[in-house]
Amino acid sequence: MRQPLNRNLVSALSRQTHLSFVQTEAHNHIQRLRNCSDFVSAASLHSKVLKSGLLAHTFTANHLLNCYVRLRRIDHARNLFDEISEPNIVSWTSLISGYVDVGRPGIALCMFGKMPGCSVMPNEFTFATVIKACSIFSDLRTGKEIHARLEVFGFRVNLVVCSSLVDMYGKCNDVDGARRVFDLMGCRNVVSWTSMITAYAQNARGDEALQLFREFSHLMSDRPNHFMLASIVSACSSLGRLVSGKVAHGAVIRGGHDLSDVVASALVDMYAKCGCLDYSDKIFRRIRYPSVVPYTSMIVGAAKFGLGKLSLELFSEMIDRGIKPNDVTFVGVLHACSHSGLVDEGLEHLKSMFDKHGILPSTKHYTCVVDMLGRTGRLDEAYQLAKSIQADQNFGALLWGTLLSASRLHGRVDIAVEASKQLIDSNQQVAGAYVALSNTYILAGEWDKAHNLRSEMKRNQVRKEPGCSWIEIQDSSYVFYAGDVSSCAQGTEVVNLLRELESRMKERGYVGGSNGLVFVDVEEEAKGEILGLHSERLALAFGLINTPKGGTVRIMKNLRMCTDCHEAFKLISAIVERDFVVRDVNRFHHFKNGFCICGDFW
DNA sequence: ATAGGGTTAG
Repeated sequence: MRQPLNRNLVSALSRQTHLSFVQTEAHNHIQRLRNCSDFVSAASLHSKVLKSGLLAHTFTANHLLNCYVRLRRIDHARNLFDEISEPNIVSWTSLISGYVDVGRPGIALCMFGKMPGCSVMPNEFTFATVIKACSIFSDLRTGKEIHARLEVFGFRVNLVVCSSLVDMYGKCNDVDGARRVFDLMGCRNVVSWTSMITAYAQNARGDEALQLFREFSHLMSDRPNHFMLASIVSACSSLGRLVSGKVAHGAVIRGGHDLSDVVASALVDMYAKCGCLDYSDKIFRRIRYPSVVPYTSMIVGAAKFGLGKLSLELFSEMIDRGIKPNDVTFVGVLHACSHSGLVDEGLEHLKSMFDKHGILPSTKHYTCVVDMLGRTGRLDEAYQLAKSIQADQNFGALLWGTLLSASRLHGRVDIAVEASKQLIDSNQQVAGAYVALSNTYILAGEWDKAHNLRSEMKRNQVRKEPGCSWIEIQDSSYVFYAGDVSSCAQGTEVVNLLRELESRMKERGYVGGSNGLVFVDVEEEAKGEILGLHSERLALAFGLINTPKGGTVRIMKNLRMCTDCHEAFKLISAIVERDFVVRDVNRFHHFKNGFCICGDFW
């Protein structure tokens, strides 16, 4: 009677022992898989797991799967996934996320589509992953579909899912859609705030990005991290806001994020766009292993300062250090050649793009070259080049617009007419094309044609939006419309100041031209010199000027809209009379690590 | 238990 019981007990005990042995073995494998950081060990663990029969154990198999995903061996991950007899939601999500990580969001979405057929239900992890795939793809339609589905599943309140939704709408240029999700979130963290701030910053709504950052700083006790600060600095760049940029730089230093390469890259760009190339250089030189991004920022920054030679030096330095340039880098290099009149070097670089670096020049590169040829008067070559390019819709208008302004500059009515036709056909900047062509006719003394064109514009109800410029004073922007001095409260005073400034600058050697800008470094370490620069190359830069009271002032120009120095003077005058009577900027400044940064405004 | 979100240059 006792035998069977004993036998049962023994067999139960041995089952227990076996089970715990298996568990221990599985546990050991999992520990090793967790720490595994190279492919050879992963493969060896794979065979051990296979031999021990633990691959049938989905949990263990998932660990192995994630190991391959971490090592970016997506094909190995895929093969393993196909061998798992009962893949669960974690197996699916891991593989989908692996495809997203290696930049194949299409396959990720495709797999997601196959899930219902395999009776696996997506969860919040899966949704967060596939939404990221949509944002990489900029696929708003699919993104919205998935958004609708997850609402049905009840993941609308999940923090991570919502953050990735905010990001997805932002990356798809639907900023208001992003804001709607953000506003409905029940709880938010640094990531969700960063997603929303970035959505603004990347969609030319920098003011709102800064506003939201202020709200974050007031409402949340969390400190901004390097993700958020990189976005904020970038918002300041696109706004040309030096003071806000310095405030952000202060926050970067205080938070100990000045060693982050990404933040440093953003700062390099910000200082360059705000007219302080010295600071860009200082920050750039502190980056131990600069990637292609900060190099490109410096190259573009120097190019916009008219320092073409410096751009080209940076470019060859980068090549010498074995850093691979990309298409953006070449936009900067060609831009540098164009703005410094280095035509032969420019053509050489265009050729080397594909020959040496395997990058196929695109419309934007050819546009730089057309600009380069056009500026130096080689208009026939520029025209031939423009005609030979199969320009895509978006960049075609820029190409012909570039040729148009060059023909106008050199009085080539014939080419101006052709370029305008192309521009009008492209259905973009139509009003600008009409105005530019009419101005070309006027320049060439063909008044009748100019008049006819203006009548045609009226008949077709083509209206040119008035051009505007803006300046930043402290943390406020002031907008001025072209040719309208009265839009500024003290119009007459401004005009008087303008005249005074103009004559003072002439005394210092300024040569008036159609594209001049005042350009002065006003930082404490380089005080006082007003440089009268008259080259076209400054048309793409920002101006700085010392004021009678010794303060720091800077101007920013809307470069496409107004290109004459008159407009620049108008802005400077406005700053002089508005800012320095009222405020003392220097009060907020302090020095840290050799930088003059600002105190907290938010 | 294993899987998920945000950053820089044109």
